[in-house]
Amino acid sequence: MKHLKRWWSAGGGLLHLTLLLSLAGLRVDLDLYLLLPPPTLLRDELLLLGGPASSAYALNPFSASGGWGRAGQLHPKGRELDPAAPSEGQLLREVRALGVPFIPRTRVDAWLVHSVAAGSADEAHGLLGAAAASSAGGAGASVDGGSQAVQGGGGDPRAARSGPLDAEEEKAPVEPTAQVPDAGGCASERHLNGTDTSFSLEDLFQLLSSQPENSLEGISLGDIPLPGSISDGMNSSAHYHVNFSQAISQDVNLHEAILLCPNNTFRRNPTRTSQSQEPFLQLNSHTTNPEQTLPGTNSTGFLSPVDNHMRNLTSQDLLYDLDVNIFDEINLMSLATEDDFDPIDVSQLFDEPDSDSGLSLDSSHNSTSVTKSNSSQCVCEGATGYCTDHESSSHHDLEGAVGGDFPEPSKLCHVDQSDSGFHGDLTFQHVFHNHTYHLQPSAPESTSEPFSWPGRSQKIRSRYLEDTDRNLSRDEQRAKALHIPFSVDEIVGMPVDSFNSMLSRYYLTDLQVSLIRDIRRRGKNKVAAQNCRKRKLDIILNLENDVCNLQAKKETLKRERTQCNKAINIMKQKLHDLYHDVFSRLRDDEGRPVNPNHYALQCTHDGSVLLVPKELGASGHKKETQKGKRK
DNA sequence: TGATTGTGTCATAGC
DNA sequence: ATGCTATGACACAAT
Repeated sequence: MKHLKRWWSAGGGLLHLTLLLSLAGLRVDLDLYLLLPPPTLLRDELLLLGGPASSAYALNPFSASGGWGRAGQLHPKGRELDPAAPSEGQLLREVRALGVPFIPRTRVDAWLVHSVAAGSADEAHGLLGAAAASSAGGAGASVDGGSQAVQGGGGDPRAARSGPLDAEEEKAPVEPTAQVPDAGGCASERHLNGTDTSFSLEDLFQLLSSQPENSLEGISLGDIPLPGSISDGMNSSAHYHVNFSQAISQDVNLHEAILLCPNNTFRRNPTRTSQSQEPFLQLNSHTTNPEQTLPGTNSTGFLSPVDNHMRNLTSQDLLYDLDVNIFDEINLMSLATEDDFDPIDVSQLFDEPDSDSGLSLDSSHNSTSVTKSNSSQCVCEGATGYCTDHESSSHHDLEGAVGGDFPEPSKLCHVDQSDSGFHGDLTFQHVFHNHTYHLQPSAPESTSEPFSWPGRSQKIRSRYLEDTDRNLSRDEQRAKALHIPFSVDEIVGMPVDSFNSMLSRYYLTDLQVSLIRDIRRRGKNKVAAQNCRKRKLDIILNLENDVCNLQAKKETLKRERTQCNKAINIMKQKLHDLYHDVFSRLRDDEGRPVNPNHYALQCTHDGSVLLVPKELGASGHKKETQKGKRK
């Protein structure tokens, strides 16, 4: 593993992409491992590795000898390669030893190429062309577009960046091919004539046939109509007319993109934040006329492919841009299926260098959001999980964190010891999706804008920024001002143990710690107050409900009392009637009616009824003698 | 313009 | 001792 370790120590990285593609009703999982060359290597010298579950295959039409160069080699552009760089064969062997069954040499485009091959021949052809065209700058998914692509203009941004040799390519008439023109130089002419393209694609399908373990799950090679001559197919213009967004199923999802980088060599120049959008834009725009673009900026606000800065990009820069473009293409194509979706506006929105939580599709951490924030400190790509260096990784790790300078950035990276055999100095970039804090209040947004917001997008931008500022709470603003590297939600929501460990793990000033604790206290108290009010409201509502119930019960009781009183009155009336009826029938010894005013009826314990004179009755004496006088 | 309402915050008590 | 929760009180903005 010494070569791989050296590779890592030299600044190389490993990009792991897990892609879920749906093609012609078949779902394909792609695990791609992309060796990121050290900065000393050039951008077209990439290696795409197919993982154990991978379906990525070799496609490196640009260099028959392949690889990223040899030690001590002089690049065609005259740039001396890193003499310490291991050879391709050495790396391949060592990566194989890690359990990767097949290690093809390819460009990043290969994954697209292969994903098409898993579908059908037509789709494959179309997508090969489209993929190549889009990867080449996406200016055209047609032959013309392909020509434009290789000729510069809206073509391959990498080619546009690659220097004088590419300028010659722009002038030279070339045959449209499915392959991306090699920005590296001499290899460009080789693949542009199509022969190398043929070789590479055939090689791809040979690999498909010869590597059953690399077959797509559930897809036999027999299901894949392999053209007799891919190169012929690729030279056919018909294959370039396939709409890329149609060829690829719309539910192409990016599950995961993890960038493993050993050091800070992937630091992204904040002044070039918009460059990463270039291929995406070109995918959506066929405008290739350089005159339509401002210096460094095209009509839609993106840098022109002929931007001189791009010519100076390192391989890391290019790789970063390329991967961002892949993700953006995938996600934005998916978004494009929705109504009223304007990919240009969205891309511009994503390109907002000071993008903030206002853009977050779901700041509650929707893992599928495509929020993209190009802060000057960090390139956090939301679901794409992009990170270019340790510094940015710190912000990655600290989802929604306020960009700031931290003296111990290495502390801010989570280390995943289980991810690879290179864990010694690899950092695993956890991806979060809340981008609450990216803006630095001291940095005016206008000063960090590399492009303008033309027309309708200007309105979107204004509305977006307005919402963003308005949505910042006071604590969020305070945290932003102090560059607190955590979001308020994180500070408030995490358990106390995690909170304390977090405070101990990161270098924070007393002021920051104090503010963080205040934020946590206020946040928790805020929630408590909300709960308290809700509870109080519930109590009030319950009391009101009780009052209603009691009032109803009271009414019921009143009704019952009224009914009882009525019954009592009836009973009284009946008793009165009976009383008078009894007296009307009573006779004294002389046969005269008994005067009820002088006598009263009295019941005894044994049930007998006595006629008692009222004066005697009042004294309690019973007039037993009257007993016999009853009738 | 004042009353009402909702919300955030602080202080404090209790667990 | 510390942290969390509950709650009264106050301030402030919106309605």
